[in-house]
Amino acid sequence: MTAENDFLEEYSAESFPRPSLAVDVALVTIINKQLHVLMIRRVEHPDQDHWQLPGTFVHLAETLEAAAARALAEKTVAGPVFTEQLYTFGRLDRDPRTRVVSVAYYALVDPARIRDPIEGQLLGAIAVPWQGETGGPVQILDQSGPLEVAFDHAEIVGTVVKRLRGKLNYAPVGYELLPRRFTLLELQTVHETIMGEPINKDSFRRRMLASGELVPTGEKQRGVGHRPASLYRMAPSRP
Amino acid sequence: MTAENDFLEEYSAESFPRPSLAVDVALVTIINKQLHVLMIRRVEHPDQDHWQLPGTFVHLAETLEAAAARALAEKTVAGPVFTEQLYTFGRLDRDPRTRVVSVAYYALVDPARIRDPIEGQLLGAIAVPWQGETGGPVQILDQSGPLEVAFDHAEIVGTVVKRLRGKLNYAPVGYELLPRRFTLLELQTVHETIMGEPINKDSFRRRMLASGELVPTGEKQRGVGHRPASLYRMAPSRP
DNA sequence: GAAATAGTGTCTTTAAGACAGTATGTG
DNA sequence: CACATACTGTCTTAAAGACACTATTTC
Repeated sequence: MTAENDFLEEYSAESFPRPSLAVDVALVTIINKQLHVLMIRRVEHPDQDHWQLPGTFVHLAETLEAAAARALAEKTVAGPVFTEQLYTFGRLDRDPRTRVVSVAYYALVDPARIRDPIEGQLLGAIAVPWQGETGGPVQILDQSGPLEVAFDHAEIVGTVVKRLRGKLNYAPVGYELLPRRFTLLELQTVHETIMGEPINKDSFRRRMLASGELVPTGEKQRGVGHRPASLYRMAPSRP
Repeated sequence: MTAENDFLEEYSAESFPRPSLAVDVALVTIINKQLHVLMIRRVEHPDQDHWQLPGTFVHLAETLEAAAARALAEKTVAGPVFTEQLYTFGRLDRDPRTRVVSVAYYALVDPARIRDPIEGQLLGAIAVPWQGETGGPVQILDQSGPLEVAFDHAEIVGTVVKRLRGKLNYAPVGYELLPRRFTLLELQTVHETIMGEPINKDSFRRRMLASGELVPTGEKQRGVGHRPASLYRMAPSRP
């Protein structure tokens, strides 16, 4: 393509047929040491009664982040949520009706802040059929077994798991899934849940305390039936 | 937003005003132990005579990857290029003419495969004004100093550097910037150039050889004025 | 043989894993 | 006092860094 073509295309872009742009958001939390994700039942064709991630089209005067927040709004969470862009999915046939390119986001939240899902929503357990950071689609289960997942959303959730596992190796991701104050064992459990494998406790404690990311609050657990653990919070100013 | 609203919006989406969707591609290589990126001079307003990344609008029946390949086609490289999605940029005012959301890609290529840039193109040196994986925009320099960079493209290139530095910690990224067969020292130089700091040679050799990613070809350098180093290539089947 | 980088062997330092032993809550 | 988990200290193991020394090519 020459600069001339670029020029022509740029100025007439408004009139060319072009892809629609959407956002989909995977709201992830941990329940019973298992990753869960918020799914919504589709009431219309295609994929009627299958389950999808909350999503919406991006409006003309709206940032991607604002669209993602709007997709989550009124859904299930109270208050602000850690949200980060994941990946943009653009397969030609990912939506059979029309060409839709979707910018996927993931959001992490303490399960205590999630309201009970209403009719047509549920928190499905994420079953990861691969090890490490291999990647690929995942299964999403409710009490009765695997859900039928609409569009490419099982692949999107798989990409979330892959991303979370990658980030844990160099960034303190897990605390967004915990209350503001937490114990080292709670944080370790979050890491183990994301990684899908046990972690050496001694080494984990040393690494976390040496990282400088954790600030002791001076408080301790109460009423736990054993020696209470110290409560920590994340260091506020991280680059 | 309720499911009902989703439904209405979905089916009438074609008629609502919505963002344009583009791709921009940062073609990165290494020249004289410095990261370089292909830039193109804008011939039109806005930002006339500033420099931008090659980019194009996404056509209706075209994947994002195909659009990225099209943006690079006929530009400067011979043959296929390693290309990967980077991030999607959606600031409202990133293009002053109209709302354009851009899916950015980066491409890595051996400098020997780049033809000399024609008029209106150049390979600018990337000057990174931050350490480690801090992130942020970078400067792009030609012989006479910093270029004026159009739109948010300095931020896009900064994101490429940040991504490359992150990937080096767990993936063998650098070999795409080298010929098919290369020495350990050449690979180390690539890593040092990306990270922006020197690497311990002994440890680097041990890590690379222990990783199992490198396959000795049995060949050696020739005519180098010193003891010739063994040539390696990357292991073919990596997950 | 001089120059230059490749490659080997070994010692030191640091982080991870293993594990014993002590500490401090609840019941 | 029994139990359960928190925490501390020390030993072992593995990886990274430092460095001395030998190897192989061109000129």
